Amino acid sequence: MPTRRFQVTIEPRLSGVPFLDRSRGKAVSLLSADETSALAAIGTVVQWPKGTVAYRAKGAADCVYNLVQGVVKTYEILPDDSTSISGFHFAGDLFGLAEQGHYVESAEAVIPSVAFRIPIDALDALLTRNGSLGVRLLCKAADQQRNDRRHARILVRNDALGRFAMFLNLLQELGPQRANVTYFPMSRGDAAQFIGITLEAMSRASSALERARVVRFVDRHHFQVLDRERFDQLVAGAYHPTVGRAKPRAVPGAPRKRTKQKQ
Amino acid sequence: MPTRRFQVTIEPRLSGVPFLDRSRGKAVSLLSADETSALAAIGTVVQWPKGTVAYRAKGAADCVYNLVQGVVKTYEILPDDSTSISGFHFAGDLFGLAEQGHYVESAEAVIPSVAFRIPIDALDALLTRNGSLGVRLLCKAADQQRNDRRHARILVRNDALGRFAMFLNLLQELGPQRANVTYFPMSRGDAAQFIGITLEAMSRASSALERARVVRFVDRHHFQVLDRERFDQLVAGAYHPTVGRAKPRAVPGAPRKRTKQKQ
DNA sequence: CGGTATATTGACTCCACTCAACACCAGTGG
DNA sequence: CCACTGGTGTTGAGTGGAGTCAATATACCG
Repeated sequence: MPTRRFQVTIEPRLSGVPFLDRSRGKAVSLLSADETSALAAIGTVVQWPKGTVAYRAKGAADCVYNLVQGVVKTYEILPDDSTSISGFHFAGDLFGLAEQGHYVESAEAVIPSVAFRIPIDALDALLTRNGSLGVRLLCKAADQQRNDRRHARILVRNDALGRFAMFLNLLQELGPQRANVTYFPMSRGDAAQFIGITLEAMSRASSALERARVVRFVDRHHFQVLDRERFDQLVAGAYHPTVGRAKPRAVPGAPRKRTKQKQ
Repeated sequence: MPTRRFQVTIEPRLSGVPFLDRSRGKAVSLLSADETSALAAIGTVVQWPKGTVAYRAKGAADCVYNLVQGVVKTYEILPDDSTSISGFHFAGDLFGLAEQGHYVESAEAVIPSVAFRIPIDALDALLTRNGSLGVRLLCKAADQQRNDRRHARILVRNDALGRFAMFLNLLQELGPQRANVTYFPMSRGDAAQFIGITLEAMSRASSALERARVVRFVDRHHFQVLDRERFDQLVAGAYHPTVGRAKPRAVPGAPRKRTKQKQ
């Protein structure tokens, strides 16, 4: 038997929820066959090994990127030199929209990734000719706006446990998932930055969730939800009625006063 | 001489930073005269007294809105019944993009406002015909994405003072400003929700800033920055080296050790 | 296998949340 | 004019949880 090669067709992919159509599940492919090939015609395929910086903030921006495979993070450097991760992008996403000819953030492949690089002037011309494609892109933009707001919803939580649970939930819905195990592509540090807590707080939250048998990490990059009910409660809101403390905290030296009975 | 009426022309207004053009300042009008009138033709003007709910989350969505005057907040109700404000919108903004025919958030006028209501199917048809308009809208979407990320950047700060300062800075840049006094249209509660801290923490931050003569509130809805340098430092990052504590906190009981010298 | 980066756990401090009281203003009605 | 009211904002303690510093453990990659 000859060596079998799996030839994967690489083509632009825009996933999202349409404005009006009643789509079954959530995200569907937004592009028709014609639109796909029209985009493919003006773009080129680029491959990024893990860690590749696709573009840098403030650099001249001539192209937008449509991710076909992999995971990419976009981040910006804050005035105090720390970096803030603004988003993780999966297959079907679009990123690299410029401001006055310059990127506003940097992009880096979290795992080996494949993308379509589309010159922005060619895209502009294509859109002017093909109006319905503009609607699709606008729809995708609205989709990504929802993701940004979801990010904000994570960040307004002030309990590390809740933020972490919401992040895992996000990975389940946005990222690839096989059986009931979900892929956790990024480093702990990246995830912690994204949800706005320290690495340590995140690690503690993770341990607490495992101790309480709510989730399980099969390895550092794959997890599964064991107790869907409690997990959803955590994601939904306050309900974290002592999910599991490290130790009963057997009163070391301090006399504890007023036990909270907040219902 | 007959009674003079001040007739203000109400027309769609899309402001934002273009992808490529070198615009002088930041935001410019994105629409040409033709595009403006094309949009005006398919839309109707709506006036909202303060507090009006323009649309509700989960309601059937048939229109998008382009704000011409005023301030509108969009918010969603979280699973635990609290509400989270996802954004404040000013003149030139676009909101109400639907998901599967339903709004994903509610919108409410913070002050009396005027907007263009544009049926989404008419917009769709117009975009299909007029491709370059699609580019403009996409550009506006990118603009609003940057605002969402700015919101996220506020939320990752973990000091109430910094969040508040960043919020004031946002108002200065996005909202209307006369002379050196900036308009603070929303209630303290709304602002606090937006930046993800409690009303009390925000009030304290505000007081601290006034005590340190960094900003001054001429009244509850107008402020000015007195010390631009320190203000910018606060906005930029960590630099809040005791901007002003309520009391010197003269070492209550504990002798302080280890002064941090983190460079 | 060794060396480095990454991740976990522990101890301690500090800031923001919580609860609570009070100040301020507008509108209402005597 | 004043008291009453509710909404809104400010200020005051006390507590808890996340940040910080530090040590250890584990994974990753040559």
